[in-house]
Amino acid sequence: MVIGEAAKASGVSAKMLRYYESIGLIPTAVRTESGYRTYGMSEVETLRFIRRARDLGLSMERIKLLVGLWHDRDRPSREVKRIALAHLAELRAKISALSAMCQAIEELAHACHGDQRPECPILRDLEAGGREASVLL
Amino acid sequence: MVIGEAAKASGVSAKMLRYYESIGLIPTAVRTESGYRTYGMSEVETLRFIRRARDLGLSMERIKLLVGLWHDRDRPSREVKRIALAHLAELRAKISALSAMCQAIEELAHACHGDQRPECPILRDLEAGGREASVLL
DNA sequence: CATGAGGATTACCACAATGGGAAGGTCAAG
DNA sequence: CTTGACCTTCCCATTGTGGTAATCCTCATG
Repeated sequence: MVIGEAAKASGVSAKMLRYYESIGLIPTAVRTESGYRTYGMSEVETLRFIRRARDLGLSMERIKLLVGLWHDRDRPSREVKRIALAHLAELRAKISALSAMCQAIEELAHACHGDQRPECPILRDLEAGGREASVLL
Repeated sequence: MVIGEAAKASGVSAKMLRYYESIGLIPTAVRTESGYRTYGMSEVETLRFIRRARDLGLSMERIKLLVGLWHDRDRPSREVKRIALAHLAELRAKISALSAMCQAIEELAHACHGDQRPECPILRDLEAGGREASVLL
């Protein structure tokens, strides 16, 4: 498979394939005489693994670790779980921050009648910082 | 006030102050003879406004719009509300995507015993893509 | 065999918003 | 006058992805 075919088969764009190679996430691909990268089924499987990990929001760094553990038949599942739990904690923190923003905006938007008049609780709040200490800290 | 003082007073870093000026979010600051930017209370209030909007996760682009509306005494609150609701929709979409990731990882981490043995449902799932279609689409 | 389409290669630039640092100018206090 | 704190501009890095451009390769068709 050349890069475009591997991209189609794995769901990772050709661009990202080269990028992943450049950052050492995947080993340097074997080249044809003319310089084309070639991929086999095992490479495509690794790429699919990576893509699924990306879909779960994992960072490149963590994915690199996971791919290493994945290829290590003797890995302790503890290591994998540790990474998953770290990611989970970050996801939760992010969700919680976004939820706080969401709630604040909900309240403001609810209070704003949203017509042609200039009076606006949203702007008033941003101006005064009514809930600055309570919402996000 | 010079830039450092305005930064302290507004909660926006001096670095960001210069950046905001460069992208036209705030007008070019008045300079002293020697080239130092100077700020007054009204500039600091605008910066505080911006900072609160940032805390609510709004993009620079939307903040630019909001600052414009804020300074326009005749704005229709409709415009402000429209921006707020658009942001709200994006926040909700992001939260929902993250929640889906969160739930998938929770399940996987729960299923993984996390000890020294190599058997690991997390890696098995990333390998096979068990829930690829269900979780994130 | 020649030619054209399509796809490969590298090397850049861009994003959004922020931090970091270097090299040099300025100001106030000692 | 020196010193240290602060200002200036300019450049680089981040994260992961997309785009673009010039050039090269491959294959199929005429």
